[in-house]
Amino acid sequence: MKILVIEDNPRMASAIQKGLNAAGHVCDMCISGREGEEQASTGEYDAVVLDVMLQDHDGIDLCRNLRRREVRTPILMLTALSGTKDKIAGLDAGADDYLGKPFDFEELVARLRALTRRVTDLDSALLRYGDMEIDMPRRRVTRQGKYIELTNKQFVLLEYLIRNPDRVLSRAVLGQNVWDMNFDPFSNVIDVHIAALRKKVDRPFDKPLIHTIMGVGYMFSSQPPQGSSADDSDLEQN
Amino acid sequence: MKILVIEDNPRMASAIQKGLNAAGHVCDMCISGREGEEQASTGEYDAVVLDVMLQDHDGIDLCRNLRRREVRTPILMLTALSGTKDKIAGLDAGADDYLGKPFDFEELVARLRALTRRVTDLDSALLRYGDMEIDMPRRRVTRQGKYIELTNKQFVLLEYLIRNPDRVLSRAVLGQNVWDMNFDPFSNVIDVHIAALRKKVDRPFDKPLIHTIMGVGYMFSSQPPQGSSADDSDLEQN
DNA sequence: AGCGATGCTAAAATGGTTCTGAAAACGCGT
DNA sequence: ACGCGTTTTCAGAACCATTTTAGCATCGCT
Repeated sequence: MKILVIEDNPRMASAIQKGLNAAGHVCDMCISGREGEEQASTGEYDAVVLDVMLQDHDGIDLCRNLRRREVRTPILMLTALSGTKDKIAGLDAGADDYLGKPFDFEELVARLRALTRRVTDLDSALLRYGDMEIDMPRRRVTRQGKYIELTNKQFVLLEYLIRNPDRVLSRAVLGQNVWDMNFDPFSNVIDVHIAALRKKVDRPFDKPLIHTIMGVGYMFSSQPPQGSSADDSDLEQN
Repeated sequence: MKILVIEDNPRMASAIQKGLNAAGHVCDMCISGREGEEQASTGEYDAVVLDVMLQDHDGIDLCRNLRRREVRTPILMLTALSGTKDKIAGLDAGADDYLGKPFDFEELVARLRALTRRVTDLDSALLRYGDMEIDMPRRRVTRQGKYIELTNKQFVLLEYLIRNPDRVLSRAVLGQNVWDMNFDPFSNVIDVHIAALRKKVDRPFDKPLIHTIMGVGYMFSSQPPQGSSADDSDLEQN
């Protein structure tokens, strides 16, 4: 899941980022309201964590602006005061949820999950596709019952693949959803990571799940793309 | 267990904190009602100890407010008077138990344990995981029958680990649950304590129980997150 | 078959995270 | 106030993940 954090206290910001990364999310930071508003309006995030107290820009205003601009990304507001007044003002401005500082970090993660439940379908703890299973809380991947150890990035990438199966995913899309805003579209990082994933996830097994679609991207599927055997119904070329 | 104490008499507050620490609990203090109410509403505590007599805020009111805000954390009230009137007023406001000052410290600990019995599952006196055993009342840890001596913090940390096994615990989560509110997310205290624990709990034995998940946190488990069960032939990582 | 474009992969470079031992700060009991 | 044990900070080392690089393999088209 990709989350934007708008928070101008650098310590707090960086703490939140680390925590969300550890929870398996991709996370961009904006340290000013202006920057944050622009970034949020790209619509590329699954959720926004927004501090109400910002130097350059009131969080409430920022929230209202975004909604006026038809940005529908779920917004979770962070307030210093847990007074009901602030809460109402925030929800009124279009925030979806609200958390008073100081807050319980697990609660932040839980609420983000709740906010994006629609997006993430059921927030099933178990992702499954074919003979592959990902146990999210245990952070464990198995295929045919065998454990597969992955690094953090590999795990996030595989999670994205398994959540978007049977669909061609361009490098641009993968870069946008699995990497943060510093992603360089000219590098071949994605290829390298796909290769690493394949080595662990596909090579030891008979049936590959990760397929290359030349000139387009990759596809995660138990069915190889383009019927290899029987019919090759005509595809439009361009 | 994490407990919030709301008490504006500094001597009393510090005495309670020390005592609860000694009983193996993590303990945050609030010296004013306002502050206490905010803190309590984070939902991060297993119980709240609340003095009825506060300068800025009546304890009874505070309790009622919390309940109105749907905070369900067990609350134990401390009253100067042991009159029945106060007791009834407190329980009426939503407190779960009540203790008249002066009180026997062991009674406070016992009542807190009773209040949180549901939370802590059965308040099992014996925690067990694999060949490790923690005898809570005696505060003793053994592995393969051998006693292991731990400092207080090490003990509390290990207790948290053994109560949350087979789950990846991020530093943020550990910091929140094993340290008090002054925890600094940028320090490496956790790493240092984990190292100390490992030296006593893992190094002398063949099978490590504490595993590092790089970029994420730690996991307490007898099943290492790695190691494909089949072959371990090639040592290529990545 | 040949060619250029595209994808793959090993290995080096980079950058970041974790570990460790020692010193400093703190807290407790005397 | 002093000394002792615990907890925290710090800095360097070791370790690991990620990215870059560069050469090779493969694909699709002519």
